[in-house]
Amino acid sequence: MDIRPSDLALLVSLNALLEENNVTRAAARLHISQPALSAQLARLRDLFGDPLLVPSESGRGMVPTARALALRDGLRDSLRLLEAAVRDPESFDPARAERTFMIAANDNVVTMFGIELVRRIAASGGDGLRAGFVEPNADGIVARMERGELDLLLGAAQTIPQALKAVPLSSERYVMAQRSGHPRGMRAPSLKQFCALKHVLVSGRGEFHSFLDQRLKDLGQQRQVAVVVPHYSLVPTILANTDYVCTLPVRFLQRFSGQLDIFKLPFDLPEFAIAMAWHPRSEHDAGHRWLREQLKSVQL
DNA sequence: ACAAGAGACGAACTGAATCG
DNA sequence: CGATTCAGTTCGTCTCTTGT
Repeated sequence: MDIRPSDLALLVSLNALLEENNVTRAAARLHISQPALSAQLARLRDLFGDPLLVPSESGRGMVPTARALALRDGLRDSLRLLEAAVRDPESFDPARAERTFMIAANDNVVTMFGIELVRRIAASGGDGLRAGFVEPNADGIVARMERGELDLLLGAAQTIPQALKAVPLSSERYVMAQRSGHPRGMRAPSLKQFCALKHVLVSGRGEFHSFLDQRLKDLGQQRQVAVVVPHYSLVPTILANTDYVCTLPVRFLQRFSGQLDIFKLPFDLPEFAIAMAWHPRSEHDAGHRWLREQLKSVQL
């Protein structure tokens, strides 16, 4: 048999009939007249090819047929699921929700915000919430969000596509880092010294040029990028094993204060914001709002 | 190409009456 | 007493047309 959308109302009526075993009481419960429910019962009988409810021998109410009894529990459970699916879209309970949040972010940002998010998901008390982190490749990111494949982008504010909504999460200041015991000594570098050093650059695209190099070019200077790596987490190991230096957010480098020394840059570099961005389609989604609230409230 | 509005038609509702 | 039938009314859906 085929269930048309309009038959869903009939199934709600059948559920009430099977719970009441009485057309009059079921009609009152459904806020329709008894004749209207009687007509619905006739349509249900036609739909299922079964009387479903027959008058009881006592003359009091109706009794379900075997077919109706077989339908009863599954129908009730299915309608409860439907009700839960459409109930109060404003609320999101992380302890009960079944949802996977997909977030695009580099490993530094995952460390800054993602770890705390994972901690909160683990503490939510439920088993249905999951988080997935993927590379923040900006290509096609809006389309992936439109398709529902990606929930959130975390990254430098200036790299966020115009089509997305965004709010800043933190402000980052850049410093230079070198290994402890670096032969260069412990004095902050001059601009000339800075440019003479060999640099490690983090670039997910494998580019040997960043906004910092553009800034140096504006100053009539140039540095030597010797190594490009795709992840921040590789940088401390490379610095520890070479005399290379790296210019990264101070918040990241301070985590390695035991093995790295950090210095003020010999030129002005504007602070930049890490922002979270999402597609407008997710703006009013309760689960998405919960996700954004968690990230916004992370204390750095 | 898609969305919105108008008119026609049929399904489903109601109250009243009837049946078992 | 409770289910069903009947006649009139209301509501929803479908199709076509128009506008963006």
